[in-house]
Amino acid sequence: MPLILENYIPDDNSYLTHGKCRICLERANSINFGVFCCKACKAFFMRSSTNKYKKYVCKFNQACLNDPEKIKKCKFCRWDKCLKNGMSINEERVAKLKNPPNKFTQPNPLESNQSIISKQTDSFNCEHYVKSDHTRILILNQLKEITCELYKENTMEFSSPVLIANYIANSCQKRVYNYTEEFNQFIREERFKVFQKHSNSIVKILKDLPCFLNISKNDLKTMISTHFFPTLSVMYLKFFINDDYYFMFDNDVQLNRDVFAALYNVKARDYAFDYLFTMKSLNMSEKELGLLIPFFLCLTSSNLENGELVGQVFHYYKCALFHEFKLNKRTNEFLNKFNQIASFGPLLNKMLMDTAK
Amino acid sequence: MPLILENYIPDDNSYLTHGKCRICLERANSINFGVFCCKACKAFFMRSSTNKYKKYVCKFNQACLNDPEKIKKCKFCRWDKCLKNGMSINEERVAKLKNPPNKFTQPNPLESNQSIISKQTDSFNCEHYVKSDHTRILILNQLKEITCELYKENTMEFSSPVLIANYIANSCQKRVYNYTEEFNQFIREERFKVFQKHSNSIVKILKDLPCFLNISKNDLKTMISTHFFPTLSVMYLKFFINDDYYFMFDNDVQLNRDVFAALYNVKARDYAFDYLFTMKSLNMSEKELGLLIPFFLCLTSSNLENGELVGQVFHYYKCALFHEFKLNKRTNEFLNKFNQIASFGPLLNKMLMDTAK
DNA sequence: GGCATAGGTCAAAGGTCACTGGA
DNA sequence: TCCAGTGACCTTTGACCTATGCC
Repeated sequence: MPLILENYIPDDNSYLTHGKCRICLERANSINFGVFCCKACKAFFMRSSTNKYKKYVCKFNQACLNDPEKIKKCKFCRWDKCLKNGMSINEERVAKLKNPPNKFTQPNPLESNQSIISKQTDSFNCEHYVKSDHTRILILNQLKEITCELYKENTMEFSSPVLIANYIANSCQKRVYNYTEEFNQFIREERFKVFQKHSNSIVKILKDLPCFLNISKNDLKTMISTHFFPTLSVMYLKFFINDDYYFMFDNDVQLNRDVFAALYNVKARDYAFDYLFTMKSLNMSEKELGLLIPFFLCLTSSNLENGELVGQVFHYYKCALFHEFKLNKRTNEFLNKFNQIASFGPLLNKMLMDTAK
Repeated sequence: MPLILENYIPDDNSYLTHGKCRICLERANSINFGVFCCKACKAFFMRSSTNKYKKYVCKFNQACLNDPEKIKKCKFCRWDKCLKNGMSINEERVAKLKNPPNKFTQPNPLESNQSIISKQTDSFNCEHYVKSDHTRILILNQLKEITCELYKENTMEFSSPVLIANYIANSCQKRVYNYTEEFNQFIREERFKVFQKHSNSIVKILKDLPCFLNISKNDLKTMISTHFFPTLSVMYLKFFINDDYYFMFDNDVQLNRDVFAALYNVKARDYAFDYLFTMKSLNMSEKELGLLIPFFLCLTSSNLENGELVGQVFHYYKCALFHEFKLNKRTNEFLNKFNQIASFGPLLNKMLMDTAK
């Protein structure tokens, strides 16, 4: 029974945006003075920039800065937050989000043997263009920060389950189950719940991620389906410990190698666990993991209504991700492994869909 | 002797406003928290909205609500009336009255054959934009209510004359007069009185109608002159019964077909009576009739100092009128007839001015 | 020439304070 | 006499508009 993942993707009516305003956390309008923010904060920054800001005083010892309730009430802290987020009126006209410099269409690992990254043209050389433009760095940094925040926000609830997973992993007690019809039914239902939860998380993340505004609902569904397992792996990676999986369906049932095989089959399980093992071995930071979500999602899916648009978004998040790789001094070996899992992700996804019981 | 209608328009010094405050009936200042109201009521509502209102108590069993004398004395009822009129502090920033969505200049039936309504772009489709914005609906409903109240107020005095008119109409006694020089003089003087009365009514209505604040006095005079007969027809429409006119100059003299012809000429009379007949046959509600007053007045006149402003006001009242048409499920046949009289109104006005004796 | 961002405009939101009227 | 409440006046806000300049 191949899984139809679309069933798990909520038909959410609220449309996707430029994300939250970096200043006041309301809906962002576009990039203004180099920062994702709303019209109101843009207007405030413009008004203030003509020396007006010099008169601003905070009555609360600059405590409003981190209080979303107060940030718009206190001009001093609002101005301060604008500056801290990198807003600047003296810059040249800043980067736009559309139209990456070279016509770019993302490689399609389902249809060709093309590598996701080609070291000469893409990976570290991505930086050649990033470096040339200071304002683009600013944008990339924002993409990174926003994405990381969202990743943390949406995996926060795992912090205590992960602790338990670690505890079980260290106790070295292997759990063996009796695969009765009833048990199989139970683990399938639990899997269903996880899928629902994950698709909800992805939609929630996309709602606040910049650049996804203009991608049609249908394309988003396709993208989420095509890269469902890879993104799920990223979100749940911390449960993969010592070459086994310690996600608990409930207090007793652990989604370990055997249970996974029962849900799919042995061969698919092995591929999936290899995939997880490789991803885990890359030892990525939370920033890198967060960026993997939009990166994976924008890897071409077949049958997109507007593939070029998705390709552009892919370009931006790829730049952000590779910029981060560069900062973290990732080696060629790392990049090769990364290339493997990026290429294999959609294939694995298809395999798991087809073999799911 | 062509009539110079401007002579009948009083040179009233009091300027035109946003109308009456919906709460205390004093002069409204602007739209505040979604409602046409005065500064005082705006300030009261703002002060109260921070939980203060919870302490308000009415000593008179909430009887102050409908008493303009008491409404400002009783905080409970004042707050209550604010809420009942739709004031809200939690709304998004509400609709402004200026700047209709599409650059809009009203058609000029005097200078072109352009239709007042074009079914595709204007009429019912006007609703497409109204529908999209909840706060605009609120404003439109207020425009409708205010206009209807003013229409009723200013035609109230006709209630007993209309009863008499109906009585005469049903008695089927045709009145024939002897057109002596003395009689002709009499009916002209009576007409003069009616014109004065009507121009007074129009000025009184405009004083309380929202949106007419910024239109210059000269433009208002031009607008009133250009659409004097059409607006007069709307105000006196109830005297048109069974294809004749039953307005009584005094107890004896009825402004019937013959008298009308004596005041102008037979051809002009026929056009005027056709116009009245068509208008009557539309069987419009008082709300629709009331909205016709500002709608007609804002149809372009020539030589306006600020035609664009008048165009914007026209846009708002057109939206209100057509929203009402939509609610009343008006047919295409209705709209075609309506289009006829709207287009013909200014021409008829000119004809009657020129042929008046 | 299409389109995203910069910058201008102004009606409405919200703050301030001398005054007022009831306790 | 006092003080919460009032409303005239003022500043700030932000929605909408046009202009600009990069692809």
